[in-house]
Amino acid sequence: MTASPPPQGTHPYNRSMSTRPTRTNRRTVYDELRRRVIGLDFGPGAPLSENELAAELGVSRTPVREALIMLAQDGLVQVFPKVGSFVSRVDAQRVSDAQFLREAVELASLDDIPADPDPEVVAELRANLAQQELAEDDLDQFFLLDEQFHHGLLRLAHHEGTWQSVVAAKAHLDRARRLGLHDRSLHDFTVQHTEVLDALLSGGAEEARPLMRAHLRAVFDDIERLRARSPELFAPSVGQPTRRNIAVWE
Amino acid sequence: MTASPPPQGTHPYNRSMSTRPTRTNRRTVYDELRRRVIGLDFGPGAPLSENELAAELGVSRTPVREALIMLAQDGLVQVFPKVGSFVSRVDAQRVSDAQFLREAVELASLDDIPADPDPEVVAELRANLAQQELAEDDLDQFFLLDEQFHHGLLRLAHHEGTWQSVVAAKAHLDRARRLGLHDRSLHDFTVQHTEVLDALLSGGAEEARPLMRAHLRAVFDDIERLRARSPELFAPSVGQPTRRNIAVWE
DNA sequence: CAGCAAGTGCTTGTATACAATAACTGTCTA
DNA sequence: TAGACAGTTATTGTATACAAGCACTTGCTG
Repeated sequence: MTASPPPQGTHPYNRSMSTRPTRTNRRTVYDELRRRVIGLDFGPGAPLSENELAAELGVSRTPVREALIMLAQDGLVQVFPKVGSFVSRVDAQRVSDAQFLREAVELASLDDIPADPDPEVVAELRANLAQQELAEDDLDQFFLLDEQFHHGLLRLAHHEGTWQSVVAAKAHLDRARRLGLHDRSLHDFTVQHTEVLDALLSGGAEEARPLMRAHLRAVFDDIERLRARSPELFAPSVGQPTRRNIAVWE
Repeated sequence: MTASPPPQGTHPYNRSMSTRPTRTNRRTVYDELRRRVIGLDFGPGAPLSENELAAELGVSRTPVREALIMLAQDGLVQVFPKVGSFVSRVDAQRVSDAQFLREAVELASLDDIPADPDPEVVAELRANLAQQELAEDDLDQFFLLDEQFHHGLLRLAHHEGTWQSVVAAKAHLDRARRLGLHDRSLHDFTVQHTEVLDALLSGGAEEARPLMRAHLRAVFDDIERLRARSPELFAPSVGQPTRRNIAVWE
């Protein structure tokens, strides 16, 4: 009873796997809510009612609730039992940690990119950069291309499995960036991306590392500048029960 | 409707937070199942029936199901819709990526440990090492102390927020280690831990880094040796629909 | 008027019933 | 005997009903 035998015969692990769409409502709701949280359609601190979301999305509470549990594990939502669910505030410490993790992983991965990288992936990265230059006005499109670019670099290093952790950290960074990223041109980032790739292909990890570090730091500096300007958007690092009233919309 | 206003008055974020136990059944089940998966009470590939688990644990399907969803996000469980839920096999690529992420984060964190580290945490680490020497026969106890040790190092670097990602990666490593970690004495690891801490406190990150790298590599080498010896415990990196029959227990 | 207290409405947590579907099993047929 | 095929069983996905608890409201009371 406690020790169940492994599956016999055709195990799902051995079957198609590739041709398996299996789009459950839970997954659809998860993707949608995650998009709204990162895209600031749901601002930090906003309450998320399971009943309301279920009604709006045309499903029952179950898939909504399960999606919220997944988002809570991502750190994007906080669930207070018997009280309510809320979009996580932008925690300064969490943003810092996300930046730290991303920087550590992405810089280390540069060392594992072979001297003869997969030409197919390189071509994708080139095409991606070309698109970045065209999409510098569309923040959503730019973030999408940005994700694909950094994902591609990890694929070059054969560390695609770490992408999940990186993208989870990146979610918090992007949310913070989106709060006040209007005065800086996205073109700067595209230039930095191009410099990183060029240095990598010509000089290897040695030359690419300082450029990558500068790029990731530039992203982080943007967030720090925003925090200095609008500290109220960020949650206190270790919250004493402050109980000051939050500004009320409307 | 789409843009809910932020909470008014006393927001849960402003309340106790510290004195909030809130142990739901979901959390209890999650902790228990995670312990069993990592502790190999549920072997890789074992089927996990929601109904069976619910009956055994004395709860309904709901908390069990939600716990499985959380475990699936950790990569420890795979859920195939309308088919079944299974403990993830030990994927070689995933173990490699987990090792890579852990190494990148922990090595980078050494640089951020101040020259005058928190004496309280240092004392905890010393006490932890003393306990390690006493617990070298109890694998469960050793893994617990090992976690606390590496967690403490991250706390010294003020990057405690990354612990969640590290412990998620460590779960896959520990599971792999547990499969065949019997021929090597745990004492070696305790010695390595001590060397890392001593070097850190006397010579800083410069001296600690190579020792930490050696330690993490030693853990990884253990796993690689196991894979060479018992490849059937590992899932194929990119699964072609192999359909070979898995060895059947009992 | 201040303070307290019961009540009310909302929230999430849990249990359960039903639906959809994949996989196995037995039977029938050529 | 081999294979096709339909029925059976077990699985997860979803919807819904009920339970438990917190926070706010409202009325009472001193």
